[in-house]
Amino acid sequence: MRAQKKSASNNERVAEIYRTAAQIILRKGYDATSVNDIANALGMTKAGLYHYINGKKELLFDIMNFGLSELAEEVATPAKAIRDPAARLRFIVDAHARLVTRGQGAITILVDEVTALTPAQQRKITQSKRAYFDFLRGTLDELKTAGKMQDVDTTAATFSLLGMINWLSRWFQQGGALTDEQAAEQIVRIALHGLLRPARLKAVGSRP
Amino acid sequence: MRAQKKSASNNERVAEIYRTAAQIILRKGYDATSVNDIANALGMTKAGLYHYINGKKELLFDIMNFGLSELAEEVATPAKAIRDPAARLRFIVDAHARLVTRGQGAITILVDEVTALTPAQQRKITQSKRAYFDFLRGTLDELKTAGKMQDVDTTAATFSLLGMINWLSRWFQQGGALTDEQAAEQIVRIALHGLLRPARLKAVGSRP
DNA sequence: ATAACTACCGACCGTCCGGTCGGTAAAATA
DNA sequence: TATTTTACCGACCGGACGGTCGGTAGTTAT
Repeated sequence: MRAQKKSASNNERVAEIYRTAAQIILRKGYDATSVNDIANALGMTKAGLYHYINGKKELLFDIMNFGLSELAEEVATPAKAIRDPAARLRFIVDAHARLVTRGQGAITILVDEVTALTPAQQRKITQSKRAYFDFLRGTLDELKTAGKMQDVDTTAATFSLLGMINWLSRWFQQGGALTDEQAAEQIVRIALHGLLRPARLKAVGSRP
Repeated sequence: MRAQKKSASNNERVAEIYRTAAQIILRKGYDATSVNDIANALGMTKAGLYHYINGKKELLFDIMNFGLSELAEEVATPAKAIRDPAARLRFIVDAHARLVTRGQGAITILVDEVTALTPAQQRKITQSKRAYFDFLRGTLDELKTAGKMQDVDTTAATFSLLGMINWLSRWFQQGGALTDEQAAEQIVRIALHGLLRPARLKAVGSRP
């Protein structure tokens, strides 16, 4: 037996399976989605689908990894090249938000359905998410040290940021009032500057 | 047969069942939670539990309604008595966030699991959520008209607000670094003032 | 004391789920 | 042309699920 036997066309089919499965699971939830649902959406039977996948859990795991790779490639890695923490933060929020709005698919799932995985799989996914979280919070810590941040807890702020961004997948819809870019821009503004205009300037930076 | 037959102690038991079920469903998700899981957590058998409930879906529906009642009573109704929209917004965010952190339970579920309901049930829940959403956005619209808001879309802002607040249920834990009140206060600050300190004041209120 | 009701339980049922297996038609390889 | 490999399918299996039913011990009402 030789390794790397699978052809290129096979890989394409697998990618299509991932994409289709991700969409369905995102819409209905992992537990409510049967392997049959996925197979039918692909114009296949369940037995046919099992030619490509090794089980329902592993499929979910693979999709999550795919999503986390996207996040690393399109958000975290380019962000690390940005020195100025304020510019970096803006980039992260914008790029991550776009990733959620554009690819209706993979990433957003991993947010909810981690518990469906085996402990070992869970560990790997959680570790990956944790690395991203720490990177984001690190950026906020830099800003705080530089005196450029409001007086808020950076951990709470990081979670809130992720909450806003991930929530996008629940309400944003293609072809709605806002385009991908506009939605992302709104998130950026709200996250960085808040909802209210800064009122009087009297007490800026001082607390009683 | 007479209506209102059920005794007070029965109602208490039902409330306990709702609370317990809500916690489990929140942790594991609706589909992944079996009726047996809930029964065992209550020290009962499944058949015993069915003495109190009329089905799994109806249980979920009841829990959601319970959560929405809480939201109306503790957040929306008192908020409506507040004239100043800025003060009202602050109250809403704070009270809603506390509701999420304190009652680990009911409300947060309805956020995710609406699709598990029958269409008729879905309609009722969605309508109730919609009313709350519109109320919140209305407050933001008032602020905007009064010139007190940043230049952001009020719909996107409302969703972002709800995203931050609902996300709390995923990361906040009792006995962690922040108390209920502190966590809620952090959310308020981030939502109202954003993460970054207002930089130079040169261009405040004017856009090119 | 007895009748009625409440709060449960053990056993069971039909259904659907994830997953397997033996096959097969078509394409690729030799 | 003969052989192997690929891409699937129909039929099936054990198990878990939501839900039902016929009880029964204990409490309450009369």
